[in-house]
Amino acid sequence: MARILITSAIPYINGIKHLGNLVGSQLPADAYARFMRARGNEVMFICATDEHGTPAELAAAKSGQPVDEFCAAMWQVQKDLGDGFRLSFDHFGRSSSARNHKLTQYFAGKLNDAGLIEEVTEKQVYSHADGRFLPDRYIEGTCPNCGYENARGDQCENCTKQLDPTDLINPRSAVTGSTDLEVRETRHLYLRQSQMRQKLEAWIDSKKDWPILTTSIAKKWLNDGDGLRDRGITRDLDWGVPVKDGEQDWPGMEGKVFYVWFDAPIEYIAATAEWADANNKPDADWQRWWRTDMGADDVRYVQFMGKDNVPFHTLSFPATIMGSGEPWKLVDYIKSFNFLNYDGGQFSTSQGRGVFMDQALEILPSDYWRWWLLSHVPENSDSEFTWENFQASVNKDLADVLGNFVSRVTKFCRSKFGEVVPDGGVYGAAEAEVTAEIASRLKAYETHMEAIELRKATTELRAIWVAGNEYLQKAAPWAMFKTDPDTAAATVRFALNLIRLYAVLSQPFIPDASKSMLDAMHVDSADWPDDLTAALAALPAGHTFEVPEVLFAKITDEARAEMEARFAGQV
RNA sequence: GGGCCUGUAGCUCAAUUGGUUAGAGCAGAGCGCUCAUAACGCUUUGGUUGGGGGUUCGAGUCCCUCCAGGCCUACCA
Repeated sequence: MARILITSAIPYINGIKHLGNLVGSQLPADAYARFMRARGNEVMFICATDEHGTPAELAAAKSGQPVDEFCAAMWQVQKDLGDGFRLSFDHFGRSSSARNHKLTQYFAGKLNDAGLIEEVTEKQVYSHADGRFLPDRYIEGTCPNCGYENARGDQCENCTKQLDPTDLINPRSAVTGSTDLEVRETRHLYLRQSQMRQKLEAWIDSKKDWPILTTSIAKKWLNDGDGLRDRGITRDLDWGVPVKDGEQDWPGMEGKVFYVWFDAPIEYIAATAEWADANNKPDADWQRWWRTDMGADDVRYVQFMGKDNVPFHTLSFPATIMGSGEPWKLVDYIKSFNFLNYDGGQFSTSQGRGVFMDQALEILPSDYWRWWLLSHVPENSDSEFTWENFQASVNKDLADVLGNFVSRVTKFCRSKFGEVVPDGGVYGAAEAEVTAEIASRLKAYETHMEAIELRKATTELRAIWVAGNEYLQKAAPWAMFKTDPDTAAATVRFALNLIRLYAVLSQPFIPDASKSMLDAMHVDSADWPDDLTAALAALPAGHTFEVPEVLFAKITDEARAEMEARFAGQV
């Protein structure tokens, strides 16, 4: 039994996430966590909301709420949606927690002790109307290069030229439109990542089995220009972790907070501490996941994230961990994902384009989404959601191949033998054959899940479902029953056991349907079939069951057309 | 501008890392079955692997070049 620590990139607080966000970290992490638990491993699966930064403050202001109330409310919304998608976090924390405040300040103190923090005086744009410093991209104006009038302070979207906010002609606040701007001096702390470039590079180079997407992004940042640059880790904001040197005040940093990307990954650790607090457990219980001197030396730590998060997880956070000089657990494997597009374009919050988590659950049960998203997860390149593909995939895989298998077996048994596993007959060549096929496919399924090759895993799982239909067709108990009811009984007994097996194997992807299948079979043990032959004899003759409701109703053409229109967005 | 990724059947994807005749699912065609959600099974059509050039006994895989799409480029997170 192994111990596996799993973290999903923490979703930002400022709104409800769309399916592209979901499939890029939380959902695949959940399938992996469920699989690892099912195999009998000890799993700690952590997620949280990422609550700090300018966008959170602006979103709160827009909603007319104080930022802390806004975040608390949005945390609950995201928590409920996570529950709705059956995301099996051991804890869903908040980066604004007291635990994270303390740990973030602690790490900053350790980094300062190690000489890895530097104070830098820089110039920032202050907006009087907004009453705040504005990040570069919140300044808009006319591009000096191409004349585009809505260029942002970091880059012109029209001509792609990189800009400084002071380059803009007629600069204004992107928030209020105010032109009452002023360039002020302000002091900030920088993490001297450049000091750790070689150490980080050696570490990345040692990770031969990581996805190319992960290592190529890391190497780019390590070697771009003059190499890895130092990074500002503080901001002039109200909402965040106040800058402290461990427990001490930090002279000159009064009124400033740590940069959201400094405190967000530390929340992985803090959220595990929050888990201990929430369950009345001592510190030792979370430390054994994170401190290699306190029991975490045998932990395998796997992170899930979209490609946009890779630099922070391959460089900044490891720099924080390594730089602390303390034995905190470093990540062992980083699974990164490309993006999911929506029907020929990108998901867009501002245009209301695409399907968001709350809407998805209003339309269909979570298993439909989980299955489609995970069987199309963008592992190798960006992938695309279309309603036609969604309908076809869900109807064929879930309703026809799996759902109908459960229907035909249970209903046939009920009509001929009653709702009880029938006695009589013996297994023969057909059963041996399908058992051998499933054994081989099960091994492939396990291998793919262990390697976090989720698409390949869903392909094998589906093939295992198909094997049941092939077997039934060959054994044809409906014909056999007329001449040899005992042999038909044996076939049905075997097929009913296949249903139980499918429930167990499918649980990482479609947990609700899995539960329905187990309930219908009147079993509560979902032990992984390490011994397949034994697993296929789990339901003995005489065991009762009931015919379940239809597991997956089909999506009709009319319903599909309706949804397609509803989510097309304003053009 | 620079870097990286992707391009394989109508669609969504594989191809044991250079090794026989490029494979699956869906869609299409034909046949079978009648237990089942008009579901299932079997058979089958369909490819100049984006274009061109090169290395090699051998290239989807390696190199060069062109085309198309995507991502990143450090103050959004």
